[in-house]
Amino acid sequence: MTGTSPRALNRQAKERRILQAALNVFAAEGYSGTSMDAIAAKAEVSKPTLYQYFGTKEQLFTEIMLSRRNEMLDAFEHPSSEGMVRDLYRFSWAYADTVLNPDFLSLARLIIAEAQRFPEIGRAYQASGPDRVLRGVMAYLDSQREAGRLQFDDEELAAEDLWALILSAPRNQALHVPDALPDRAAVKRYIDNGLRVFLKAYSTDPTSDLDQLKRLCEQAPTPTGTA
Amino acid sequence: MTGTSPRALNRQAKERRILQAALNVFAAEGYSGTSMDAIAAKAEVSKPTLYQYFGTKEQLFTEIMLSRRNEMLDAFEHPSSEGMVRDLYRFSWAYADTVLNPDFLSLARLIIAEAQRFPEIGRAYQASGPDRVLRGVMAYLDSQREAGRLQFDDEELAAEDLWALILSAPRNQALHVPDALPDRAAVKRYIDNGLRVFLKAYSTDPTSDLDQLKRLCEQAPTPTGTA
Amino acid sequence: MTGTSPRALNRQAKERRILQAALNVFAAEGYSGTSMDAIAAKAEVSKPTLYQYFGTKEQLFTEIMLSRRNEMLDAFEHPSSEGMVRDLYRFSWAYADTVLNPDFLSLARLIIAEAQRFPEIGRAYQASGPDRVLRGVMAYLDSQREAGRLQFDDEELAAEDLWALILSAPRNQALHVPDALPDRAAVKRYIDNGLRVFLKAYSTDPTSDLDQLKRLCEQAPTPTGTA
Amino acid sequence: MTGTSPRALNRQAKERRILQAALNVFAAEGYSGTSMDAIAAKAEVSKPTLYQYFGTKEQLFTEIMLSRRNEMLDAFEHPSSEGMVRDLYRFSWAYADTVLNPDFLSLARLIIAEAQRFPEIGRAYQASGPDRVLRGVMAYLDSQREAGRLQFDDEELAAEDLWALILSAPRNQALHVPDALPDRAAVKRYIDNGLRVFLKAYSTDPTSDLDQLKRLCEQAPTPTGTA
DNA sequence: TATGAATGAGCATTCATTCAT
DNA sequence: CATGAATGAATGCTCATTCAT
Repeated sequence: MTGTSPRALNRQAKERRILQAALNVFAAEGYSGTSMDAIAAKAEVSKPTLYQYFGTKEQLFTEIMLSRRNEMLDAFEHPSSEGMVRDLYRFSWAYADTVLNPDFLSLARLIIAEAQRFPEIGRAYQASGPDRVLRGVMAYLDSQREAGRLQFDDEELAAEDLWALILSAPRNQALHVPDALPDRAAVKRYIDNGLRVFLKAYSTDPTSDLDQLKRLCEQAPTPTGTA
Repeated sequence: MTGTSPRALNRQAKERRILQAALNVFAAEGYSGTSMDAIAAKAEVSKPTLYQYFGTKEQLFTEIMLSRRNEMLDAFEHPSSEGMVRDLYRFSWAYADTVLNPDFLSLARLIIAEAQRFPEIGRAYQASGPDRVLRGVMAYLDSQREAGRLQFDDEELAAEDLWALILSAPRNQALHVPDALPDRAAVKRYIDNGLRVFLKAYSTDPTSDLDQLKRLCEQAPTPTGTA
Repeated sequence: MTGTSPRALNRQAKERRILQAALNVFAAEGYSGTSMDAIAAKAEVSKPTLYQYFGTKEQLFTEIMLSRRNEMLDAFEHPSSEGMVRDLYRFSWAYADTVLNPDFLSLARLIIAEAQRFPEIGRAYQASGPDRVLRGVMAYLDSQREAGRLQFDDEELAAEDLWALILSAPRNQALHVPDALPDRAAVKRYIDNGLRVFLKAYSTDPTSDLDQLKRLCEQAPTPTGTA
Repeated sequence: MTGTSPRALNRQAKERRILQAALNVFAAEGYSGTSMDAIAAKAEVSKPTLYQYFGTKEQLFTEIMLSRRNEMLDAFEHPSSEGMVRDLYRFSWAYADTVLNPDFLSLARLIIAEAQRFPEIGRAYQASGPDRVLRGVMAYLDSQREAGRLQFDDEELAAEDLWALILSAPRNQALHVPDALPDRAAVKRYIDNGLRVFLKAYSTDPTSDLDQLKRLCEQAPTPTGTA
């Protein structure tokens, strides 16, 4: 409002419209399957405008991929402490909500699909997506180890195990079968089980932690509960 | 000569050549990125032949995808018993060798990429790939539970946990960054850790099993040892 | 007829049709001004056929230019002797008929126009067009010098002078003003004058030769007489 | 300051910049090969300015062509008399320097190239370039005839012969092969020979004039000598 | 006045598919 | 049965031109 001319506003808005449209089409049709005409039509912009804004199909694609990578992963960065089991529980749900979100899954499919054609994109995604979150989880687990509540040698493996136990199965299935997203009950099953196994293997006081987990599982079936 | 005329043989051979060529190109370029010309050239066949054999690009694609789904997953179907820990160790390596094979990864990328355009293919893959193996693992784990060596309520979750702990991390990374396949040392790290966590959580006699695992890990760095 | 399949015949015919159409359009519109659509339409062929036959606009262009360069210059290669003045007279008219032919002029314009974009074409034209004819003329003039009828030191300059005196003026004008081709009377004026000057400067017996030329000029106003 | 406001100055300057840029690009790429974007970029002007100043690509082109036609041909209009042979010699070099100048050749190529698309331009060039110079030469030759030093019936043919003998060969070659401009030695060869032939055919006192020419040729290898 | 932004139409090229042989 | 040859319909991209500011 303060200093951006109406033109500039228009420009930004148009840019966003294009990016959104392009993301949609790319996600639905893949890189090669997407035509610039389709994007222009969906964005309600003329083709030359597309090219003036983004230069090339390739550039448009990489721009989208590299700009979108962060947006969707900022949610669960800093698990605030209300007790370890509670923390892990809330973190798991936040993670699941992001990773199993249909748009995010489409993006992931697209990245995987074009990993060979656009290696930088795959690398960038890995670095700024999974790897960054992993680092956050590692830091948290480390703090719990220092507090004497967890035990492990390799914090990277520990963090990866947490992810894997909670999300590997539903995510893989969702990647393969897009129209069969796991419902919240299914997700709950994976989270509850994953955390149980994780605590059994890593907790310094499994009995108590598992007990606490059990209570959590029973009381709050689907904490964030959108669907 | 034993029932198949030379013509038929020729036909079969040509069919195989086409399928192989098509798989290669599809895996490298994706569905939309692949042209029938490219396939015909690689198969050294004329384009009309392609169409006579497979009707349509779509049909050719689904044919390949549905025919290839079994071939690559037959290796580790029946874990033969030489003691549970030993069994799991050998099974893990067989699994890893398959799942992290570059061709198999390309195929997986392709399936994920086209999951939206060809839902049946994703479903078929899920059913005849992961799900079928899962069933085998479930049966094995069940037998061990009945023998009193493992404890769990939900054998599906147990089997999925085993897969996840061993392969989730390296597979995801390999999907995103194709040119950075984990070497055998990295795979060993994941397998050793994954089995440790699995046994800690599921074994009825963790102390002994982990001990046995430790010896296995030390003696045989890379059991199947191709690379 | 003996060994060319009807297909091949068709192919050749089509190729010729394309080349002819392309030459026309290129000559009329220049390289950049010519669209493959226009060529395809004029040749009554589909665009993909064009591309299958000639690969690229550039390739089609160079193909035409390099193939046409000879065709039009074969006429006057061997001046057959019926006496020097008579020879020169007939040669001059053959030369003029070729060089001032509208199609040939279009081609020349095109070559000059694209000399910077396609240097090889300009070079090839110069080598196989002007330079080749020049060599023929040089040989003839040389023979006349040896027979004692002409005198000069540098036969290349002599041949170039002949060309220049006869054709330079009308050709330059025709290049600049395409719709004002010199009629045969104008050409006759240039030829008669050019030969007169040439003989005055180069003949060992100018009086007799000029006399003979005068008679030739008077008797046969436009020897080859098409227009 | 003397009547032109700074605005107007600015305008004139911009106009010149545009014309210069346009000429460069047109000469290098031809009419169709030149984009208004390219001109605007080279002139460092916005495209709408281009259109405001010159209306249309076509108009801009004709404007340039018609405005440039005179500039380059004013040099050698009035041969000042220091003796006929000397005059002709100096005139020949001035002519050659202009006609074989790379920029002038580019312009000529452009005119020839677009002669069919823009007939007025070709006509205008012919009228205000070659024809005007021709008229000057004719007047000079006429004066020498009246002074008894030359003999001829048709002064137009005489003037054209002079041009042709001197410049036809190198100019034609330069038109076809742009990167092989004749060096000064080559030009000298053509001029010396051309004048010799011209004098042989047209002088009333060839012996003396050729003698004088010989001396001139020997003493001043490249009179105007820039390159 | 000068310009950033916009566009309909067109360009060279390629695609999946089908004849005619 | 196999194929060279053909094509309508795209595809990525650019052009001359014009608004809105």
